[in-house]
Amino acid sequence: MSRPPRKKAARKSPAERSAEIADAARDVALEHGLYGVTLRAVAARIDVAPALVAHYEPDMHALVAATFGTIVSAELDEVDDLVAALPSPRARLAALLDTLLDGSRDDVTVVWVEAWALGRRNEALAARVREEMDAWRTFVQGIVEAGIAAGEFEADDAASVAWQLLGMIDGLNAHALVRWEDADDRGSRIGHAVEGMLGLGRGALAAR
Amino acid sequence: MSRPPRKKAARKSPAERSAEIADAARDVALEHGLYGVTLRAVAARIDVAPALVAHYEPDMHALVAATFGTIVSAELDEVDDLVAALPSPRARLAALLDTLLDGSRDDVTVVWVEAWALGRRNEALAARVREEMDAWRTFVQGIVEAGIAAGEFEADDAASVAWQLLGMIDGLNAHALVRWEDADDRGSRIGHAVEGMLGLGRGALAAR
DNA sequence: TCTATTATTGATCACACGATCAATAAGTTG
DNA sequence: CAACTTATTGATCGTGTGATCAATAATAGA
Repeated sequence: MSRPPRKKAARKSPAERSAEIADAARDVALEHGLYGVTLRAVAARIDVAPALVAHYEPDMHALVAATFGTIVSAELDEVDDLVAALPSPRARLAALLDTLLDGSRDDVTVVWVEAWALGRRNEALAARVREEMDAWRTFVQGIVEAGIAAGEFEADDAASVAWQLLGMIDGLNAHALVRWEDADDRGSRIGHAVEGMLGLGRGALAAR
Repeated sequence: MSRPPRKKAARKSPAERSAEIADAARDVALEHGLYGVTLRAVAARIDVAPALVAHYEPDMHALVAATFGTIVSAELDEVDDLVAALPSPRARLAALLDTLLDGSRDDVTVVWVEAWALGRRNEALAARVREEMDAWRTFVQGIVEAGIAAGEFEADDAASVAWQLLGMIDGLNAHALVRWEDADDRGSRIGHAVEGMLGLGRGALAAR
């Protein structure tokens, strides 16, 4: 299983190589989690000497933090695109829950869970985690506030509701990482909970 | 900061030493997380040669898994005791949410989060995590079923509701690990969500 | 074409991890 | 008191980690 011996990597511009390393780190993280993002693993993926990665990324903690940020902000952009076009806040919220709980992003969930754990030993990562969590909160809060303004939702603290929603989503996804058996019914019950949070009638959200 | 050189540990019975090691592993896990439960860290805590820990625990993966089980099942017992005496299912559920979301068990939350992450590389741990999650689900499900039977709650799948509740709780607690700033309002909004899940009127649960 | 810059490498360090094993010494049993 | 059992140890191995540095070779610029 040993790799064919590497000859010598083609010389590339710093910008290009740097981007290549960032991409490799992202791929490794999505495949093996943030714990898999090591000097040697990243180097191996682009067939380059470990020292080269160290040359471009003198601090692995920083690379891990940046990789987390890349993955998670891409996820947010993607979900934003998916949801922005929908007509009503209620439809946007329903679609948000749908896509985040359908199991299609379990690789990103691993990154989240490992970031919460790793953040305790990697301050740069912890800061980035807070930053990205806040971006998500802002995004969800926007939907909630639009719903309140449109008279669809009833709540007095949109930020708190946003945190609550994200907590529920992340918790359910984290659980699903371990108990795959019935991980698919993640989204089955959350509807009623959300209805309760937003003063909706029973089933009002499930109309998707 | 180096420890005074250890002379020689008193000879103890296998049962006693074994228990001492298990206790040390538990303490280390609660202080530094499951990732801190290493051969050397456990040995250092009871001032013993690392090889002795290895003698009693030939497989560190197993010790980590067992330590997780010890901590988490103790938590469940504790919460059970705290809640069992209460008169109504609604009161029991309210107290359950209260105690699990008041931040007094953040050290256990770290253990949970790290277990979800570590479980992907430690099969014994993953099995134990599933086991303990199921014990918690059974416990919460019991409260929910009692509430349904008593006519206090309205839900058609108590198991699903239990998973949902646990997911919410774990997610909110995991978030609080990182954003300490306003981690104290964890429990502020969950009430309405739970009311929605259980068909309660607005504020019906908050009467605690 | 010659020279200066620098992307890339192999070698190596220090550290932490789990694991193994022969040697030692404390306790137990006859 | 002697012989045996075994709890405990120090030493050591193999692996994986991040990091450093002098040497090399490819490119860019004069």
